[in-house]
Amino acid sequence: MSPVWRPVSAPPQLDRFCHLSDDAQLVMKGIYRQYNEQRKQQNTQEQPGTYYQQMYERRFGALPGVIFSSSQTRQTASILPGPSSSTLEPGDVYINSLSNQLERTVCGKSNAHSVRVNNSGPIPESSHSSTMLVSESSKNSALTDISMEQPDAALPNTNFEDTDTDILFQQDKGDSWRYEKTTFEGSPLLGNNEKCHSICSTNTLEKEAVYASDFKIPSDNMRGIASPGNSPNCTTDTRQSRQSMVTNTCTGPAQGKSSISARLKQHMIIRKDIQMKQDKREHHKRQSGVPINASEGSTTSCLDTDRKYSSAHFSTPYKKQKKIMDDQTSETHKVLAVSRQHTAREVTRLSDQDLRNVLQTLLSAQEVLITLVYKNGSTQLRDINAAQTKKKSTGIFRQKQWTSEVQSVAVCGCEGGNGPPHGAKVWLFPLPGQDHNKDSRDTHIRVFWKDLVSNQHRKICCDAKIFLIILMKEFNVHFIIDVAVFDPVVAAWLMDPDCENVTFHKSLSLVCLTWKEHVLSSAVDVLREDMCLLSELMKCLYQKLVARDLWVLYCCVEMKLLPLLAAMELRPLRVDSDTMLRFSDVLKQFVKFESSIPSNAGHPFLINSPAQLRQVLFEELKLDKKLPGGKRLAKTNIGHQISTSEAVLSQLVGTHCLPAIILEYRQVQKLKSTYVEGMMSCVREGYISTHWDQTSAATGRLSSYQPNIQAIPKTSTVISDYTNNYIVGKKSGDRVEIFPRDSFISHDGWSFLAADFQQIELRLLAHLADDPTLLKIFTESRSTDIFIELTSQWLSKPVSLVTTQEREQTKRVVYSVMYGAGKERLAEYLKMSTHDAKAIIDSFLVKFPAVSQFSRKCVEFCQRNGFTTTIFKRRRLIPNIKSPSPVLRAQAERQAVNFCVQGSAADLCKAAMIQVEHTLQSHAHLKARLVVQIHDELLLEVSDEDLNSIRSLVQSVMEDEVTLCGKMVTLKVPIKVSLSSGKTWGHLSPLDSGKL
DNA sequence: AGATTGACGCTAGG
DNA sequence: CCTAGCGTCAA
Repeated sequence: MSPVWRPVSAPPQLDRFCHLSDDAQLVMKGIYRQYNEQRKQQNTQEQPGTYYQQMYERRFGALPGVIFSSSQTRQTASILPGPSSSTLEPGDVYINSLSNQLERTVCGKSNAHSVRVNNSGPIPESSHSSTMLVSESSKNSALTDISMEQPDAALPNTNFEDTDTDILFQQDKGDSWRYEKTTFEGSPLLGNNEKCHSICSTNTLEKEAVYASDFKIPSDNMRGIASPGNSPNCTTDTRQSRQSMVTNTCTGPAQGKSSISARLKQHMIIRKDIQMKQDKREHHKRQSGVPINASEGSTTSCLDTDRKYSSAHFSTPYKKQKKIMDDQTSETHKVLAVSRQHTAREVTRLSDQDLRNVLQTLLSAQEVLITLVYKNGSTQLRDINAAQTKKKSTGIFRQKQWTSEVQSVAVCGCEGGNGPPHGAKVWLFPLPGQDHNKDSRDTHIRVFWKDLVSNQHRKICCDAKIFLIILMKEFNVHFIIDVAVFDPVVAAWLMDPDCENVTFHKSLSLVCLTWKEHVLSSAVDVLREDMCLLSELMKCLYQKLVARDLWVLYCCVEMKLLPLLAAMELRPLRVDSDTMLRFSDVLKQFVKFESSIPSNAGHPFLINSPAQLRQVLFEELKLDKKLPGGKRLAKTNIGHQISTSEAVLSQLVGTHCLPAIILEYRQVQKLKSTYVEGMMSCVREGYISTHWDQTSAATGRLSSYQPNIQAIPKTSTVISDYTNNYIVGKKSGDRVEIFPRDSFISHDGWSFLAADFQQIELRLLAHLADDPTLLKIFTESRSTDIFIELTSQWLSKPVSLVTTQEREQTKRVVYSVMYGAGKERLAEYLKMSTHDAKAIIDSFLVKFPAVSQFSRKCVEFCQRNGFTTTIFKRRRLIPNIKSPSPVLRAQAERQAVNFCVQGSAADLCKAAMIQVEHTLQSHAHLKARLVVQIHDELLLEVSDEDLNSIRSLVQSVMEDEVTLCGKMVTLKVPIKVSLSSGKTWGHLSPLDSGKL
């Protein structure tokens, strides 16, 4: 009956958890504040954690395995800090309520790990973050009985409201509680500051808390109790004490509840009173015709601040309230005003006739300026939070674009496009709500959007991808790939691809436009002013692009790609949750393995920490000294210490058992954290859709994130070394195969079709370098394997005598040379001495002299012009090419050469994407869609009956140089595409291109 | 006093 | 060479 403590699979991403943590947090905040009130009043010495747990479990019928503890401080009202160390053990999961990392497995993390490692004593002070311990012991455990056998005598049996969060708790049937969120001024997690009004049931809350992902946890989860002694801290004692703690909390009556209850009741009466008054006032406002915010129904927007601050009952503490007021008076206030003013110009408020006229005018406008207006009052052009969210890599930044709630689309049409649209009106198109399409006007608007994106007048929009997604998702508009949209952000990026995080603001400075710090009174004027700037900006960028010969690339590649990317984001991939669960289940047992590692080192240390590992390997075990031949090991780039990377560790394998273990550990750890748990956190209702970023890679490549679908292992990982027996329930010698790509499955009746450019970069190198030998191989070779051919040429051997090893070596050398890697890096890569590596490089360059000639030319060109170009004239500025520092200059030279090849390949792949999609759309009867691009590979999902025709179609398009490049360039090498298809992404069988 | 952040290291993909 | 993502650690 004892509950089993095992990790909940932990989706690390913040937004994936919002529904859970937000709710849980709200509730816990209320409970926390109650406790503080009580403590003040009664000076109680009760353990806060215990109290929290009682309250929580009374409310929610017990969330089994939740341990609460106290947070000593702060009005931030964290749920609680770490419990005493004895209650933590590896495999536990704690939810950190306020930090980004919402949930982390205790095992392997410094905080809790050190608990285990230290064997006793409290968690270091630094780790006392707000945490809520959750175990995986599922709902069926004995703990659920608690709520049954313990009817709540002390708590108010009626509804009550938390004074600070304004949550109204209502008792539902039985043990379930509903709570009503009436006002809420924002969660640091959500980053919103929206008042909301929704009713949640605690039943779902519990469910969500335990099943933290979309996956059901299988019922046979009772395995995995660590045997005593296996892990020092995981003794029966601690488990018992933990359980008793949980049980105890529900037997002892908490103190002072009646007073709270009375207070709450009283408060509720007051609140009702105020609510009534407020309603009256609202009603009055409405009748007297004063425009109020457009949003209606249960959702009240944060924009109507009057109500919030005028109401006497406002329950935020005074200090806090004042702070908010201060914030409001600054910039925020102004922008908020924008939105309110705009309500007058919302198209939905126009009469039918007026609406028709407006839409007609916009459709005939030569230039249409578009920007999104967010619910918090900011726009794409003037983001009030822009200063705060600069970082690209944090989830917050990216989510902001994605999840920040777009309230409406602002559109401004202007004639001719020469000069700012003086006196032009800005129209707001609010996003249709749930009930769209019912109104004939909504249909009107939809038709308008459809017409707008279909016509050839130019539409200018920052971050147009988001706009297009909104259009497809919210307005239900489907469009073809040819949208005459122009994105100044992409244009600015094209001018300088190294410039990261291009924004409207930055683009302005790029073309020396000034951003006026407005003191305009009317907020509409501000928006219109921004629109003028947008128009002006695009015009300037146009001139600059033309001057730099980038305009064709911009129009024909980047802007065509944009709608396609938007469409791809709305084509989620189906995932097989069973497969994923199986992987997850296997990897969860991996904890065991980890705990065995420290014993090999003689003392505990953090395996994930390269610093600690370095200390163990090189300072304590002195493995670098034991290496035969006294080889020097690679150093880290910045710290100039001995690296613990795979290359080094694999050299050390013979000297000690640890390196091998670490290597395997790293592999499995990566698999676990990134590809299984990370992936699971991206699953929404059985589907995964990634986000595509057009402007993040300086080479012109695409990148994908959340998840990074371009970096999913292409081969399966077999965990076969069971000598440590670290996977429970498997016998030694069992093989477990883990292959994340296998969990991507096609829809029923559909298959995946992968089209792979063969050695595209090498072919382009041949083209660029104009090397006769290389060209000859590519044009004349019938052989399927280019590298064998290449090796035979290089080593002057007949094809039949080339060994696989030699082929691999050639491949590596070729790519190393292409990437400009020096002899050191190649040596590391091939695991040989630098001397040998140098010899190899030299012999390669002798055989293919044009290659080195090409890189020399490339560098010279760059030195003359300060930039490099690709076949499509894409350019990258490389200022360091003239740097006095030889290190920097060498790096710049490598970058220059590499950009030529990699960027050209990226161009070609982008062109291929566009052409493939184009072809598919022109054959409307074929059921196929492009879903993923992995640099040189396109993955399509294709209906089974159309597979054969699409296969040949795709191949002919991708191999047709004229289609891809048009008049941009004439390639000297043929392009080869290999195709494969299958039902899962993991198992694609090659299709012979010869026959159909 | 604890969350946040930037720097660093490692490893998937190409 | 250039991505994303997971991790540690000190400020």
